Amino acid sequence: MFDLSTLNPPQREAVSHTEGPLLVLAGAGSGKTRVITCRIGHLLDKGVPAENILAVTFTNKAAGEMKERVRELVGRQRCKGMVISTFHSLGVKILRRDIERLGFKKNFSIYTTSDQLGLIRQALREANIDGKKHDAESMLWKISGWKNRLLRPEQVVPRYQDEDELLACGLYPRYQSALKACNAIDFDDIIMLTVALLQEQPEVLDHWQERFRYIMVDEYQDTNSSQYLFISLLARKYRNLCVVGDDDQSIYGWRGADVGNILDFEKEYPGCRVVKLEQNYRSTGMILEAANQVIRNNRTRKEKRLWTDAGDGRPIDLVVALDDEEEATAVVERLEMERYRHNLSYGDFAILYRTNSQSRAFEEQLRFESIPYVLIGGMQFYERKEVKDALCYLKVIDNPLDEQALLRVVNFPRRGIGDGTMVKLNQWSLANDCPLLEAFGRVAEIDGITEPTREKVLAFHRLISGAAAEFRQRGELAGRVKALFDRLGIEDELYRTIEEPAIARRKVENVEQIINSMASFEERIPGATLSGFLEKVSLMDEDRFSGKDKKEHGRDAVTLMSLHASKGLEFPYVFLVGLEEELLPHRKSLDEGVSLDEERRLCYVGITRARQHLTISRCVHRKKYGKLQEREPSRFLAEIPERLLQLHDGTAKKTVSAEEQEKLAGDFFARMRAMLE
DNA sequence: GTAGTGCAACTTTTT
DNA sequence: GTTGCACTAC
Repeated sequence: MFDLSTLNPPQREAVSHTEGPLLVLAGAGSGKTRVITCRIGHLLDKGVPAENILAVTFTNKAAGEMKERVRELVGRQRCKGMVISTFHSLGVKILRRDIERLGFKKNFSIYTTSDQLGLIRQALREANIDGKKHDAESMLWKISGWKNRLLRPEQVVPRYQDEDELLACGLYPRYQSALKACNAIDFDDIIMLTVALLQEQPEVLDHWQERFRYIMVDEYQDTNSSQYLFISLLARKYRNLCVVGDDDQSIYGWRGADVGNILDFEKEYPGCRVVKLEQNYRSTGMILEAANQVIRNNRTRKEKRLWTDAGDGRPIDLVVALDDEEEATAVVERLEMERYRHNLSYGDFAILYRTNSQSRAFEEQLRFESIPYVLIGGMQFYERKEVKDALCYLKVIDNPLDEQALLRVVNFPRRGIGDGTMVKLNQWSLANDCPLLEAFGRVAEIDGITEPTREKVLAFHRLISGAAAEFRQRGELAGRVKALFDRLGIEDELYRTIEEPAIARRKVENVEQIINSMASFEERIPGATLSGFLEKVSLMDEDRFSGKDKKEHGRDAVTLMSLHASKGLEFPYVFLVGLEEELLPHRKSLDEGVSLDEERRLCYVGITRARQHLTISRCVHRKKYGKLQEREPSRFLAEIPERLLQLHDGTAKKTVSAEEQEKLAGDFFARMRAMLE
């Protein structure tokens, strides 16, 4: 049985109010996740079946964290059937069951940004529009914005003075039909189509309403209008909806998130219970004070003040470094020093930054010092060319209509099907309204292709359809994929085309890594399918916490991630780096002048991740596009009262003689000793 | 059809 | 400093 007495009064109220709508306004570190996990425990104790419980988060990381905490609380057995996932994973789950009602096949692909760009560029070419002036990315951005507001192509009313918008409006229907032809949907469609399905198909809606009778949404301040409607639909029948959020932590305005959703919750659900959590259990007094002082500069917000009865703690360390490399060196040094001093493990530390590109300097430094680290987000692995190419074979096999994947794979490894042939195949497939891959099989009907090329085209077609047939048979995946890759000669091709053997070796290892992660996927999920694996990859859901506990799973390592990714998490020791104008706040927000408050909230999120100690750093110079630039300290830095800060000016190192510097640089421990004094 | 060279643009943030 | 692309020469 679950013990409510360990909670404070408002937390207890939130946990025990299980029937009817509930709004929890929870400041940073006020035990928000705890409330949700305890609420789940309480629901189970009350006899609610696990499969009636749904908890939705924004990031995979947050979902994984929550799964783990629920599991710790109630045990794995009682979690069976419960759904804790991101909006997108939930959407895909719903779509996999019934998407045929919307005219897609069940084995639809999920298109990521690069696939989307490919389609847009193709549409631009087909419409004979010069791709330079109107770049595909801004088109995509506009279309994505419309989708987030649930506007279908025919519903869009463009602003007529905006040339780009007019063009994007013309492109939108073409883009949608191209997706459909590929039996593919993009990230925005996941939500948009799910909403359409729930709205248009009463039986489908009813099925999921019955399934999820108790719904919880974390970080509700970050929902955009499509996500908002998605949840509203699911909750409409039983109205057991609990949303948790904090307007000060709204950091997805750029993706169409609307803080209004949380502020208007009371209007939407009259008579709903509202609970405020203002006591902070996470951070020390000094950290909390700094956070309060920064966030109070935002004008439009619900006034609240977090408090703690924990002690003041240590002041915040402010490190000023000469450049980005020195920043990384200084941060890693201080990290090691804190670790020795307080007998901590690497897992107690996180390095947080505004842009993913900042991670690099820190990675290099950590690797140099042989300190284990995990990099969250950035998607580096699956973005690599060789990984993508190999994966695209699997995609084509899984969904033969997936043209973007087909295009990538046609001539890798080289098989003599070049641009000329592809143009002919493509034209023929358009003219005859037949899928591109089918055109390969019917190459005999197409004019203007020479006999040897025809043979190659047919061979490719046989290869793909043969593999597709093979993989339609259920059964073990990893071994068959390995055999397929061998047959394709992917490794040989890599060794042949890349001069540097070390690089080739690395790439081959990356391809092998796909097979490894597939094997462990199969191990975890009985009856795993190729679609299931590709889905996880597309949703970037690495399923970190499925089965094994933290100790077994992750080694003890420093966490590196963006501020956005860090939301909802906490660490004993936090390094918040790059506190400079044009970085945090980011240049983009300064230019556009609208979202400065959001940048400040981002800074607030960063500060409030820290439990025991916070270190902030900035540089005087920073390399940008390979050029050294001067940097101003962030305005947010000036908002933190000086009494909370302890300055460590690394630029003073300049005065140390070159010889001495050399000596110190050579001896890491000497530097550490110097610092400890 | 392929391979090599040069240029441009790029860096918010997530699914 | 990198990566993707467009163009040109085999």
